[in-house]
Amino acid sequence: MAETEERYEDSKLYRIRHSAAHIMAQAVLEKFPEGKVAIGPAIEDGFYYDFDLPRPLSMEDLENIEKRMRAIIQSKVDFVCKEVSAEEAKKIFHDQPFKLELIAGLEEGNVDEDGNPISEKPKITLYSQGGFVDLCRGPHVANSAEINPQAIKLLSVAGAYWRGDEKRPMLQRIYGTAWNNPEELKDYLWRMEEAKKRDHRKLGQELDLFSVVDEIGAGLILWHPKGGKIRKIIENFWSEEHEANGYEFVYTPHIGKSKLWETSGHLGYYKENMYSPLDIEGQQYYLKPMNCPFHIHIYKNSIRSYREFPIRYAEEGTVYRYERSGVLHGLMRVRGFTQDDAHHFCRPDQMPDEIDFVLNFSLHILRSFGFSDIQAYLSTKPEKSVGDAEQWRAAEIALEDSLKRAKVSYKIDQGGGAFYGPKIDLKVNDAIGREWQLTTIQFDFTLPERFDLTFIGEDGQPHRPYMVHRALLGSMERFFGVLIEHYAGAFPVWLSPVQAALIPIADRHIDYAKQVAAKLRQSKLRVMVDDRSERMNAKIRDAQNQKIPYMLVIGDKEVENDQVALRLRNGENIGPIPLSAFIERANEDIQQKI
RNA sequence: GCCGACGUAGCUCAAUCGGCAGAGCAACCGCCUUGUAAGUGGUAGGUUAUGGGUUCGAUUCCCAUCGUCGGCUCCA
Repeated sequence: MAETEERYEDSKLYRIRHSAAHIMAQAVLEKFPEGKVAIGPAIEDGFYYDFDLPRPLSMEDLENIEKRMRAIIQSKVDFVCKEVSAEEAKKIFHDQPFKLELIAGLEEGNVDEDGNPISEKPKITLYSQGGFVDLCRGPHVANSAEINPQAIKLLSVAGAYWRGDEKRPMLQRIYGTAWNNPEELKDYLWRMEEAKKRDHRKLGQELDLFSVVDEIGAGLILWHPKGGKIRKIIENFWSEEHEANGYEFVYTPHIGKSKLWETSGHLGYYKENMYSPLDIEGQQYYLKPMNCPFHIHIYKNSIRSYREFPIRYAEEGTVYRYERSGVLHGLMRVRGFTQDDAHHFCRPDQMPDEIDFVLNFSLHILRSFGFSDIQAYLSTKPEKSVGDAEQWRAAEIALEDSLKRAKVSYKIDQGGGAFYGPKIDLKVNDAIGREWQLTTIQFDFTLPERFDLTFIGEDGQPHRPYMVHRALLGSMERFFGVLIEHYAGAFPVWLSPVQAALIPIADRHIDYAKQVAAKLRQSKLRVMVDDRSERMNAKIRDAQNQKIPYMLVIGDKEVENDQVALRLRNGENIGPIPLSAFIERANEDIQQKI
């Protein structure tokens, strides 16, 4: 981000949105005088306001509120700021319990009016417009005339806990958006539409990639043949790259005895995410939520020498985690998924090199899948953690140095580490600018201790190895979801489940089409012959909707000249070319991963 | 899990006030033999998510369960 760029909080748009939130609160309170208001900030792309109201709001309510907002805006009301004492504020908000709680917080000087912790004791300021007064730090527009009434829109109403705490009351949150002018609003709504179009759940159905069905269970994914083909391609690429980079492949079971999870600490720290145990001959077995304990036991199975290091065990390990029903989301958040997991073991002094390696390897793989915009996050020691502070600091420095060497832009997530060690997360920006977390590289100070891992050093004495967990794509499910949305289903040729559709114009061209298909398959291309008794136009339409990269139309001319007429999925009609020319072109695209 | 909206054919969606459950696409059987985004006729397809209740009668009203969606929370 360029330093010269204006901070969002200082922008006019921020003031417009924040002011729109207040105007919305005014409109809502006019409709529900007994309603209680909570907080209403500007957020990315819009604003919201939380209310405690006597009944649930409907879409019609939203339309009415929006209409009233426009009227208020057009009445050109001033936004007036006034500083008051806590006592005055309490008097004004005597019937607004949420505001009173915020005032109490301000008095104590530890949270601002949005409930966020702050260091300096703030002044209490009020902003009023029309008849509506709100506890607010501002800033706002000076007059509602600065807001374009045709550039606001209320979007949705949803539940939200007071102060984000699930033990506190559930409020109704109205989301809205506001822009400088109607064109910007239109543009924003178009972007929303675009995001909807590339929703992986919708495309998963339309392209026949995967499904989730009631009868099997929520958050459990069925990979259909086309989705499976893509996964297989990803896995093959993944395997080759790992093999070429010193990883060894391991396979481990899906369940393990309770003792294992006690030793690993999962039953202590992670139990709420694990499924109930299975009883087998009086022993309790748990479905694995992680692969680490298994990889560790492979390490432990023999005495290790420092000469073996670094050891890199990789596995496409399928794990099961209990996720609350409300958080499940397509492929992005599921209950059973396959991590592209790996564990690295090495001497402490090898760790910087090992981090360099895994970071660069990760960046290389992500870029291979077309993600060029990558942002790293370094998460440091949280309050609750194991290992001494010095150890943490050293590891954090090692990670940060590695980020610098890799020349990847990074941010620090203070206190965001796991309890067992600091980590680097890699997030990618997709084609429409949304950020997705994929890679996680995590130090572990606890498992080598818990499992008493050792290696024999040069001095002939046992030492404790360092251990790093790493999931590169994250999980196959999530990664697939991100790929679908990134490419809007139009996968690059090397990943496309069907790379070319052969389209014979009339039945008499089918034989030739099948011969061509056989030749293409020999060249390792994935093709299908559309031999339905349909018009060519319908076949093109279907291939186009399936986002197949190449369409090869075959009619009398092509049969006669031993050619194929190439059409691309972007609509471009290349026309007749020799089959060899097409194979060359396809292989080149595959090579370039486009 | 919580708040709200939902759940009808493989898919996308209709069905007035509680009164015979319907269309397009897809599938199947034909006809057409096609030159760059939907040719055409027909056939079949349903325990209206599941279980209970109210009612002469329930897709419709009520309750529970499961699931989906938008959020919240969570995300070792």
